Amino acid sequence: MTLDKTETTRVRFAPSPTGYLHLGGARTALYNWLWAKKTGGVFILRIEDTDAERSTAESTEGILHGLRWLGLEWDEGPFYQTANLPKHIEAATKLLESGHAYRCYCTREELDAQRKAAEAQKRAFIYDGRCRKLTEEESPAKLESGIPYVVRFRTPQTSAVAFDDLVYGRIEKQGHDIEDFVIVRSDGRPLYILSNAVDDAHDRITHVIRGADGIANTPKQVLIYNALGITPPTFAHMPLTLDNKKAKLSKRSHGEVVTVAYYEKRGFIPWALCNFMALLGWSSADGREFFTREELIEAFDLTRINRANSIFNYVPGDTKNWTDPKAIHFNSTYLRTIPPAELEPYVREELQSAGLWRESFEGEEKEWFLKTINLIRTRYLTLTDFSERGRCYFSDEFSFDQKAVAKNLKDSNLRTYLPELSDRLEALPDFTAYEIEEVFRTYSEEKGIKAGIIINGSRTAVSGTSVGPGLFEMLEVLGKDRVVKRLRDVTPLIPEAV
RNA sequence: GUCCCCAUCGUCUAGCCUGGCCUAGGACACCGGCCUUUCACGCCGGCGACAGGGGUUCAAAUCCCCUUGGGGACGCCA
Repeated sequence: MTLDKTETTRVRFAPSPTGYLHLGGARTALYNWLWAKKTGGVFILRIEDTDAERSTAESTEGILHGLRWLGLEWDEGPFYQTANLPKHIEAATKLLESGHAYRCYCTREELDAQRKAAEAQKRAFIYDGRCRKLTEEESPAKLESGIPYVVRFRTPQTSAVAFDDLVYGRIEKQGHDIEDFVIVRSDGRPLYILSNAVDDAHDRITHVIRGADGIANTPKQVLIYNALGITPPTFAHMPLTLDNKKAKLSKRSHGEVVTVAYYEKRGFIPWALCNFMALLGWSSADGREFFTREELIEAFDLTRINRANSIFNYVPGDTKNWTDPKAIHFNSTYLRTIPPAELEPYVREELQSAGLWRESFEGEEKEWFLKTINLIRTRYLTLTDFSERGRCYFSDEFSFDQKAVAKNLKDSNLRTYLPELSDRLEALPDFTAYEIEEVFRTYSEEKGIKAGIIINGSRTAVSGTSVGPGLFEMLEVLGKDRVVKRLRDVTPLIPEAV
């Protein structure tokens, strides 16, 4: 099989369904997707489920869900690697027949002992290839006797293998540094190293874009391609993302903060996460950081991928920066800058799950709804803020922050001011920010008090907090009825004069 | 231990290939200030890095070597 230069680009994301979709995997998927889109190619999803012991259907579901949530739709698949088993076996047989592979009868026990011995001597363990030396009589005899065997690749010892990586450049490895690796287990099931290469060839993959931990496998796979008479794909390894202690990211040691599902749960806009991940190991030529999908596809380039590993700056226990602060920055920026119409579906979903959604927000109150989310979003970080910090806009059942009450409602005169303001506001023909401000300014002048007293008091009375949008716009959005009621109902929280 | 890879502010990075425009630029975070009824936003300013040592050169963040540090791989896992 030769690679026609005019053939369209074909890339794949090939996760093993043995856990959740994590940030590292998602970023790999994103880079593949970007490259496919950029080149007008095809993005394939392949589930590498050959590890029967650890693969689960739940995991597959989670991966598919995560990719869809991120908006990284695949063009072909999902293909399941186990479905290609016959092809993998066929390839192994071919390698055996052509002499590129041989049967090895060494037992696990023997190999474990050798490995231990090597370790004890602080020596690298490389299988010594003793079975490749089996004589022509010995081998068939062993085969006859039914002794279990694995199939090993016969690595050329005297030559080197090299490949030109799109990000790391030329990587060369000496044959004698590569052991005769196993390609088929003793139970006849082929191993990843073989299956993966065979599938990539079968799917006509042109570019293998994967984590740098795959570099060590690449020379072995190149050997397999060559032995099978297949032109290897082009490789592009991307640097790994480590934690702030420079350890590999894993669900086990970092918990759900490294899973894509967690960002969905915590109120991320999917594209904000994609945009953040894209910048972990890649930068645009012009230094820009915010991109729409189309812009990122346009700007993306495999050759601008960085070679150094990057660190996911997550500090356990930090409640404000519960994930990398830059990721939060991306999310909050998107939250307050995308067109309200684009934001609306996300907010709707958030309010629905919080039980705050009303159908009228999409009907007669639509205009009000968009105006409201547009007003409050500038200080929100995630979508969950709409249902938590924004609760007072969508429900009359909101709680009072004790600090805010103590600070803004401590003046006992407010027991008089607030109801009086309420009366004046109720009499307003047009409940607009401008008219409302007039009421407040006039009132403070009449009483000879600082406007801040009634402004801050009112803020806490209607929202329960000491922070939020400009008061007058806020009251306008809240509407006359609610404002009038809340200003009166808050009286019990204000201390009586002594 | 062996092999492979990497090394610029706390973090993400630009610059490195094709040495001089780099008293090293941007972003996040942090700290000041302005704006202001609060909190944000916004704007202005500050803090802050070429791992170390040798070369090569008129000139090195950029090229070469060594050291150190870090990561990855070393499975009948993927």
